[in-house]
Amino acid sequence: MAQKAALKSSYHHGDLESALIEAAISLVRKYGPDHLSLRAVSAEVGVSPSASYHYFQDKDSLVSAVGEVLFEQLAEMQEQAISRITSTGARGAKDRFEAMGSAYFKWALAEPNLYRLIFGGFCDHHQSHSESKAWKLLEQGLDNLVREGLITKSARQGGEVMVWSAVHGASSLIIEGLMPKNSFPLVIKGVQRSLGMK
Amino acid sequence: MAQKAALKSSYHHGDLESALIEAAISLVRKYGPDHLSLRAVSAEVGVSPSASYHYFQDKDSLVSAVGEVLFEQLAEMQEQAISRITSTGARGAKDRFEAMGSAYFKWALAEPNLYRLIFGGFCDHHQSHSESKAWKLLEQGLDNLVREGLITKSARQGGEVMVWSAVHGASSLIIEGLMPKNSFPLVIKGVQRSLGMK
DNA sequence: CGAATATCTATACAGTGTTCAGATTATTGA
DNA sequence: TCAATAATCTGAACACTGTATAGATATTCG
Repeated sequence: MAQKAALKSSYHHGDLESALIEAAISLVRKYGPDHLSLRAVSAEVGVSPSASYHYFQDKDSLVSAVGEVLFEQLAEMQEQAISRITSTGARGAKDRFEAMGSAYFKWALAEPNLYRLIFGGFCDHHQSHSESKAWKLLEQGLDNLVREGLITKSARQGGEVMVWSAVHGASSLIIEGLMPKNSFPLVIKGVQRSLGMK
Repeated sequence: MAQKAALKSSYHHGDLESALIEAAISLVRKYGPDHLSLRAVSAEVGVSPSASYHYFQDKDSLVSAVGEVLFEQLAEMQEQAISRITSTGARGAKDRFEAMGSAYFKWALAEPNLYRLIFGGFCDHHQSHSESKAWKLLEQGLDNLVREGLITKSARQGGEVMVWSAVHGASSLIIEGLMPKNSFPLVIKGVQRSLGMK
């Protein structure tokens, strides 16, 4: 039960903070992280431009909040993709690992402007990398590969760094038109080779 | 001899187009690709804000021109780094290949804002990827590895995609604070393993 | 109920991208 | 050589931006 979501009592909004974030996401999706206007966000929510300053210090601060939300959403998308895999054992570990990468890539291609907001220097990720959900998913994905004997412990060393770099790099370059779209499978193969994966 | 660079005859500038690009680069370096103002660029050059519209359709068009110049500069930086390697044979091929990646990474860390401009969706790369200097450097770097017997022809297949993805991804993630700076060597090792490099 | 507080509006200001009419300089051709 | 033409840049204007401040309105709590 939405405890205070849609009060809409005209003057007081109810949950303006997240309404602003949601509106910002929708505008960034359409027009890109540059070309985002605080006034347009306020108008979308139906509130005065200065209202946002009760929740965010400035525009950049709102954008950073949006970035945090989106970064989390991306990881959740990966988590869902992983949970849809039904295979077990070694096959399961491999399928889940691939699903995690594919979900990342698909999300990036489907939402290039949101992806740019997260990774284009628009927001401060004041959370340490190892605390992020994305990183933890990667860790346990690699751990599963080791547990199932698909990669060795020594090949696993620093695997997070290699895997994320390759997948993020390919996504980014493809989004910007610097690499053909169909090159993603090649990157996956390369990652597997770099892990010595069976 | 600068044939028409510094005429500076007060009213007519001489080479306003590249002066605007140069000023834009300097401002982006300081304040980032967002937070770039056409008026500030004009002021830096000492010209009226509307003057730029004789050379660029709009602000985004100037930014795209800047992106092209910077993308080329990055590749030239790599070329210089490669040309400074003096070793020969297999050792030379390997050293040059590493130098190419290191130069890319170092430039990215030294100029994060310029790097963001190139790869953050601010400019259209209307040049096909395979025509870019960066891509050609990569091609011949990989060809050299094959020629010197350091990697096989089959491992070389699609190597450009894997290498660029990994190096760009690591650079980008490190710039945005999502990965520790010292993880770049790990990525290099991973790339070498993915190529089956000796 | 009334006072204190949280939330939002109205207004204002400097700065932005962009347009367009006109001023200034360079170039051309008779 | 010198007008006519073209290229280049300015000035003023427009709607829009982020942001600060003062005040209006609603909520909460004694």
